[in-house]
Amino acid sequence: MMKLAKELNLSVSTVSKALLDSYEISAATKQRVIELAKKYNYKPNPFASSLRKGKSKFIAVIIPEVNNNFFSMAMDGIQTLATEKGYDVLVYLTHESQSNEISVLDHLEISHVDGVIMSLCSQTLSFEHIENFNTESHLPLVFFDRIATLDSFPRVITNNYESAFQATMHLFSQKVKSPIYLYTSEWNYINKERHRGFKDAVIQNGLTFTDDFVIKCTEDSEINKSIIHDLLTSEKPPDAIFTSIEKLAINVYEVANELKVKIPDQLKVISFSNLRTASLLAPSLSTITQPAFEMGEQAAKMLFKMIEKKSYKNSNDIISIDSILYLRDSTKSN
Amino acid sequence: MMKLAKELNLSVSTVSKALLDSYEISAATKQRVIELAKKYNYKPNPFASSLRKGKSKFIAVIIPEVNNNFFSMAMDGIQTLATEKGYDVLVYLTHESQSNEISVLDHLEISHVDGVIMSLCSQTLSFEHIENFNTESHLPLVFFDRIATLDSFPRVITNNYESAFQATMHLFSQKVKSPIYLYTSEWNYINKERHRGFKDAVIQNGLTFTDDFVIKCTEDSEINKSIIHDLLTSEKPPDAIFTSIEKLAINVYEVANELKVKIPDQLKVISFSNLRTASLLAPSLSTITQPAFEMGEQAAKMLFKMIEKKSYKNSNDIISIDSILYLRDSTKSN
DNA sequence: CTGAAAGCGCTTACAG
DNA sequence: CTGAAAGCGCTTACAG
Repeated sequence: MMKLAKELNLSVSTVSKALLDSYEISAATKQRVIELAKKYNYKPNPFASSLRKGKSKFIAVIIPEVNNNFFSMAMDGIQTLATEKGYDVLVYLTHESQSNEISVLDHLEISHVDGVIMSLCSQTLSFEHIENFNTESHLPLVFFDRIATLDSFPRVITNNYESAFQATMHLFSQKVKSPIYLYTSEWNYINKERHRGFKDAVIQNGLTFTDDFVIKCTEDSEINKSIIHDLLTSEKPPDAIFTSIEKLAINVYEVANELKVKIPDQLKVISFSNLRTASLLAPSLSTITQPAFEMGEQAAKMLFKMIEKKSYKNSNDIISIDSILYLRDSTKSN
Repeated sequence: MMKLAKELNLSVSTVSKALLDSYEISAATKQRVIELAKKYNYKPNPFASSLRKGKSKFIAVIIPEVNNNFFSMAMDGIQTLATEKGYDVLVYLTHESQSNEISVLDHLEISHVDGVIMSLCSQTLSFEHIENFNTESHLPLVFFDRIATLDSFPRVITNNYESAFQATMHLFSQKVKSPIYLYTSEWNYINKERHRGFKDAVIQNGLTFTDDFVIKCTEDSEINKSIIHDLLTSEKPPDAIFTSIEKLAINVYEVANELKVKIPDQLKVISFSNLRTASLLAPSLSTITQPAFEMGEQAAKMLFKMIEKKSYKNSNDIISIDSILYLRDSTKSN
């Protein structure tokens, strides 16, 4: 910049203003500056301007994992909007570990991003680290899907209650007598909502709801498979399994294959899932598919609104986008 | 920092050095500084230090898409190493468009990341933008999988030739007479390598290799399905299809389902793929699975070596990690 | 072992 | 319309 200024016999201030297209600068000067900048392929230093302006044009995305269709599609949605708005996206993976989640937030406190979009790991049930982060950093923060149930943050969710309800009703319509709901890890917001929908549908079908209808799994596939194995070889195996996540549905398929339990004849399966190959599985898997891309997009949209308007303190909006129920062979009654 | 300095009756320089654990500072002073910093929850401004040091502790990852098991697993590998090394990761998606690729690189020229890891989009056949980027930015740049065939850059690849050769030999061992190789979009490095392996195996089995054995597809699923449809309903449909990417294999399954073509009896299918559900498809899909996580890890390892040693100009190393051939039902002979 | 000073490369309030 | 000056918050070569 100094170089440009010298060569053009202008001050650094004028050059800076010209490059920022300031109304203070004459058209002629602007043109001279821009031309020379082009000639020298001059690029302003973003750290200097970030330092000066206190804005980085970076946003952070914190997700449990990226090798998961839901989160990778959501990230795609976020990226799309960020690119449009001229923001760069920093990605942090927590690998479903709350201690990682905490260290990422600690790190972000000093990293001067302009805002954060986050989906919690499934073990996260307490939110002190979120609140601490908020009071320390005062950064705009938007949750999506696995949200913190704190009023102070805007969030993008899907209709977990209704879709779980509908999926369970569908199972009963397919002559299911005793359905089981499998969920991972912890009694977090999402599982609670889905569980409510499941429970209400069970009750609506005249059954007495008991704890046997709900089984908690883990993050470890092998353990989950042995849980499912025990369940399917028990005295009273269920007619149907409804899983909270894709991975569990895959585990159910694997164990059913091993045990030669026929899906859907002996066991119906439905799951929350964004698997692209759901329709190609043997048998094709009935799914509740979350609008991942749109959820990411909406979360980004909210975040940028907050960043630009600086009105984030009271913007505790909630956006809910409906999931879609895809009924396939895994829940078909003969 | 000024605040700390004042309260401790020290200079800003001393405080800065104390926080950086400089050998110049006495243990006692260090302790006082660190304690007060903790009390005030002081966080240094990374832009200021980046500006001063000319290092950002950011790396950029440029990939065609994230909603793809190969790339998301590779990203996971990169992230893992970056976290270890204390780097933050900026992610850029090109959506398989070379013009996006160019604008990302243009943008990175000014964004002062410390290094770049990149996998090209499939249409990218010319590398001027890569060379321009290199001469403009002089940033360490590592390629993985979809590499630029330029000697000046280190790269992490897999044994495309050998695995394509083996997969094709396997097809012949399953009584295949006329196999076809489907690839997407462009005649890039990867497709060339795989094609060579395919071709050599075909010739080794006594066939005369002709262009009919190779069909170019697109990025558009619908068009690909119609190409596959035409192929399977042609006068002489192939006994087997070998696809360069997962999506094409899925398209083959979809079309075969529509046409009631039985896999593997009438048509054998094998594909490069990192699909987790390959073994649950109907029928289970034989795959060549690339070591995605490890490739990402190795690419990151090379990048950090270059960043730390600043010897990147002549480090045109090539790391190759073998893929694994998973033989499943889609290539089984009766 | 500590500190004063320069400087990283910008932006902006202010003066003219 | 242009420019001088201060300052964003650090780090580091240098002096003592």
